[in-house]
Amino acid sequence: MKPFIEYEKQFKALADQKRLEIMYELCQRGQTCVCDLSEIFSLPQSKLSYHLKILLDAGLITKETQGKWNYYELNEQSVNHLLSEELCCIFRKSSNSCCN
Amino acid sequence: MKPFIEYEKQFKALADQKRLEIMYELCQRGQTCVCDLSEIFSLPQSKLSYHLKILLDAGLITKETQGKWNYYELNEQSVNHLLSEELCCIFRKSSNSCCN
DNA sequence: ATAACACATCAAAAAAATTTGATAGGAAGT
DNA sequence: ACTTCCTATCAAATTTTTTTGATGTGTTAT
Repeated sequence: MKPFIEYEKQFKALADQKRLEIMYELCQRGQTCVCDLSEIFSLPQSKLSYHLKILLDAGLITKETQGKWNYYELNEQSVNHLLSEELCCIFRKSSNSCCN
Repeated sequence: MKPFIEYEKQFKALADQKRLEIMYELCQRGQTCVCDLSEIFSLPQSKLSYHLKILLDAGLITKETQGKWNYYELNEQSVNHLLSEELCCIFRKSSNSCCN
């Protein structure tokens, strides 16, 4: 069993509307680079990087560098470990039964 | 679908080690009054009330007044709606399959 | 080599959450 | 009525988180 401090970190990462929207967007679009997200949300790049780092450090998303782009993606495993199936419509991929 | 702002509130409530411990304790003991929790955690009463209010406002726990005592209890429904079954060992009652 | 781009990181400022100690209200006991 | 107990709430101080704008690093293109 993970210690509470670890869950605290993950819930903290989810405890922000902007970050929830980022998670949602990543879930919808799959791999996405910072510049696209920056456009989608009209957020300054440094702000976006800040929020992405928090999600990354919590293990809720993953990062992959390709050339000069950094692509972020939902970490399905950790999201599914943490959140209910009822939340699948938001953050889980569509294979789940509750999303009809 | 609940708006993100509502989830933000719930995750914010869970985004604190002390409150996670309170949730855990409530799950273990069922209905518990503030004074017992205050002893268990060696927290000043006002601090405890503050944290309980946050959990209450997020709908994660419920409150029942009996005479001069206020009893708090886990709101199983909302917890189960939000969190995965894997977390059942922590915050969900033991009827779940993953807790063996 | 230089310039343009994508992004992370930094430090300072601003905003939000938490802690603390004090006060207040309602219930129970004398 | 008075006191004690249980708890909520308040305001001020502290701590943490977020925002902002600037700077730095690595990559690609010319």
